[in-house]
Amino acid sequence: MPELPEVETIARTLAPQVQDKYILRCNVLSPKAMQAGAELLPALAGAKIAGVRRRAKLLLLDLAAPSQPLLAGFHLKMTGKLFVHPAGTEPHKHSKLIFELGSAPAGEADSLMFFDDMRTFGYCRLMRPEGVKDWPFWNKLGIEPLLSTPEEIALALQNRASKTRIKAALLDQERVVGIGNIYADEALFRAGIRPDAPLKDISFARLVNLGRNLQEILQEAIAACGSSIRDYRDAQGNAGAFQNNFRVYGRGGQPCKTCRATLSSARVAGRGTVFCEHCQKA
DNA sequence: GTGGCCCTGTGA
DNA sequence: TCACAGGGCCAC
Repeated sequence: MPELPEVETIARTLAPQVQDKYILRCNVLSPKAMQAGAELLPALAGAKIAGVRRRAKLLLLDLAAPSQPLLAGFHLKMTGKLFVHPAGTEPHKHSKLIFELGSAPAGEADSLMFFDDMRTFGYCRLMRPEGVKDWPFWNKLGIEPLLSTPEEIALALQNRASKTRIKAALLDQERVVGIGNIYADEALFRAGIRPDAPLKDISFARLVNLGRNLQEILQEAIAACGSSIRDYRDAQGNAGAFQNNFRVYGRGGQPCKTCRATLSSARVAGRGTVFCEHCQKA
């Protein structure tokens, strides 16, 4: 569920709570949640959280550990959450990792950073900064849509000659990162392109227009602190507001906000998809 | 390229 | 009871 705007919001709300704090230790409640780098757990002790940032849908913590720099990468997938609670807070039913934080490299913890994940698809990956090179997923990530021009987005989307449908290309993290089901449907609606339109049939000018609409939506969603469908919350427990601006996502069978025609539901690229047959063309 | 799988909770 | 939610991976 957390897509680019939600992960960006989590990074922004998490940063003031953990920046410059020290990790005293990490309590692994679910080994599966520590996807890689468990052997580096001892090196975490006394690591200062020097930075909180986002790349694609990944939330990254830059760590200045006593012996070496480290990098913690979290993929929240659908239901992963990061929260900071006072020391002594009991784990939740779905808590997977608990990082004890303090204001000094050693001593008493004053707060706990929880990684909770109901559906257990999310993970944390602990590595040395140069170790990202050994992470296939990282190596294949495409361009950041908010650090690119609409033309660059269009190029990345059309990058490969194929009969791929446009929505599959938008969801493909190897082309443009950060887009999930919500923002794919919303961007395609605004750009007036059917989700099942073959990529090869869409002119470059329309792809540039799609890139422009995508950037606008992502920026609006970040400004609204993301979208909360069921249970997305930022690192301070607040819901986003962008779900109130959805024009198609989750509105199958309801009237199009532009033309009042009934919105269509379909399955495209293996995902539930909603679009307007009148406003969106191949 | 497509579809099953991972997994839990929700709603019909 | 069962379809569905869906990001990424894997087998086909």
